[in-house]
Amino acid sequence: MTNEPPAEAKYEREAKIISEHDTLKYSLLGPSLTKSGQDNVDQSKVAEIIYNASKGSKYFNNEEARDKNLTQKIERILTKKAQLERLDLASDRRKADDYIAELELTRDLSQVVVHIDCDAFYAAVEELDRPELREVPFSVGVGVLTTCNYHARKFGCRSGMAGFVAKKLCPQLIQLPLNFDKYTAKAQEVREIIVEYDPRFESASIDEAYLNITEYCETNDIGPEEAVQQLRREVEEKTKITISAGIAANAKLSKICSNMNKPNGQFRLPSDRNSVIAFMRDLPTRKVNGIGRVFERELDAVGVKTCGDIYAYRQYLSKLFGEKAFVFLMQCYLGLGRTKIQPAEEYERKSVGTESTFGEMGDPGELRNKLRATAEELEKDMLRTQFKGRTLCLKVKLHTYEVLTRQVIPPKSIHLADDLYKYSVPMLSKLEQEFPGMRLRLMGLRCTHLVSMKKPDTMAFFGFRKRPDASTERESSPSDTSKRKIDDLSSDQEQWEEWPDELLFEDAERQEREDEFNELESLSQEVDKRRHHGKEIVPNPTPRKETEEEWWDCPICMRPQAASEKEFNEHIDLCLSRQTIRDAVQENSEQEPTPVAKKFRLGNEKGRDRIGKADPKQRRLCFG
DNA sequence: GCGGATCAC
DNA sequence: TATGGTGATCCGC
Repeated sequence: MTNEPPAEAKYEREAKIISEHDTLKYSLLGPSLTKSGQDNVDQSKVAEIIYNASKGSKYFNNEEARDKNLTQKIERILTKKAQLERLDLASDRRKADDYIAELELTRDLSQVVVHIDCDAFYAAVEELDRPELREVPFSVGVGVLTTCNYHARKFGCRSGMAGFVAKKLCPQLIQLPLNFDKYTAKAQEVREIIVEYDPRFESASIDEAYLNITEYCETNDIGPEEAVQQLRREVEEKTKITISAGIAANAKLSKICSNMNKPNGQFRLPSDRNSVIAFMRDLPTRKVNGIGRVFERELDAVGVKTCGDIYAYRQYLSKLFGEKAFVFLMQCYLGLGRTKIQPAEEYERKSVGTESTFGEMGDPGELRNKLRATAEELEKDMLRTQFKGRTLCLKVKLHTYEVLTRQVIPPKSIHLADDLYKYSVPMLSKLEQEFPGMRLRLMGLRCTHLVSMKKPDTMAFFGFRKRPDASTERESSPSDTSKRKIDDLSSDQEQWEEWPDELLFEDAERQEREDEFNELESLSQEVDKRRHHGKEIVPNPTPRKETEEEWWDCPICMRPQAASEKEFNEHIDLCLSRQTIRDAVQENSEQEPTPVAKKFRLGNEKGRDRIGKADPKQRRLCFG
């Protein structure tokens, strides 16, 4: 054939289609691709099977659209990078180098941090009850796989995969329903052992924990590897559950290390700078907690495949991905992470929500019934957690898998189903107008800007008491006031600790919670200082009796607040939102903002464990 | 502050 | 035939 020349553009177009399908196939492999048990699996074959099983479905079409969007986003990133390459980035490089030097000073190699992770936890627990399952591939969770055993993984089955797709990969796959209570009980058995190695261990999820065994090793005169060996043996003997562990100088590294010799293995990264740097240099970015499928692709596109590659691109990263991502990536490059391991106690929940998937539905009456049922569900959760919400958020997933959210701020904080329904219906109606004939497959409600219903005494936080003690209160010396305040805070703390269900929090949250706590403490001291120095932030902390009504002056906004202590507490909560604090501190300060105000403006600039998500707490469903 | 997107488990 | 639920954070606008 000699009548060749179709325009080059056509080839390019075809190449583009092929590569787009490649990225889509990669995406369809799912988020847990990098999990263990997949090493000897031919992923291209698996990808082909998943692709063909999914092709043409609404889910597939949505994934395809998302993949195209991402491809476009990456094109924009590359364009931006090309622009930057033409500029002089010496100053950006210097800035990055200065920051690296600064970060290096924070490196702490003195601690021995261990991350432990139960192997295919839910599946392992099921195997204990039914030993015959050990020999066959099976999964836990029907419809969508929550986890599966290592036999199933050999076929390419993975958590998050649709059940019917998994069946295509492994027709003999057995699918078991979830027994969440059973897993929780087993997890407790494991915790009872690890607490002996670090009484202040940190639950990261139902089947994961961080330990600081520095002290254990010292007092028992045992090396970290031997100690972890012993811990793992003990857990297996007593609970029949095998665990994998990572040992390193900080939480981020130990988390990566626990994946190195999975299942039933451990890996230690020596705690010297050279080892850490060398380890990160060759580590694929995706191995780091917080870098998922999308960020991996974006980084790959600009040339960053391993954490070591980050350094060569340091002058671009901030402008391409933002300041937060820059800080995060620099910490990845240096192998820095948190060394403070502590129990999950200090944590403030930021939202409570519920959502559910159902058969497609478009009838307005049915949708309202569903919304009502969702509101009832949320009410239960709000009562269980003892919160009200100042913001209500409606989430829907269209039959096309497109997700939309809308939120409102009701006139008061709410938690009862009637209110939740009342304030969410208008959002639903508006969506129906926006998308005529819309059909849904999911609906959810979530409350944010929470107000606790069991907070002990917000007034005490500010060093106030109700009458008649208020008069003596005023006369107490500043030092007394501040001391008592600390006591109040600690009692406040205790109350916060008694959450109804076991908590499984993530590190970043905890760190932030702590920061928040410290900030609030500083603030209250600041308020106190002002009160005791000419400049009265609180003109009248005593309740004012005006006619029949009792009034309080809010120490933050200084406006008189009527009626009950309960309402006052709610008002204080409102005032405690950051914006309000900023304004208050500034409005009351003629000069420069105080250090407290500055701190709030800057926000928490400390290193995070991750960017983006941090997983808080696990309930009901989750993938192993 | 809102809505979309990403991430973890 | 058919692809989850809970919670958090970051970004662009």
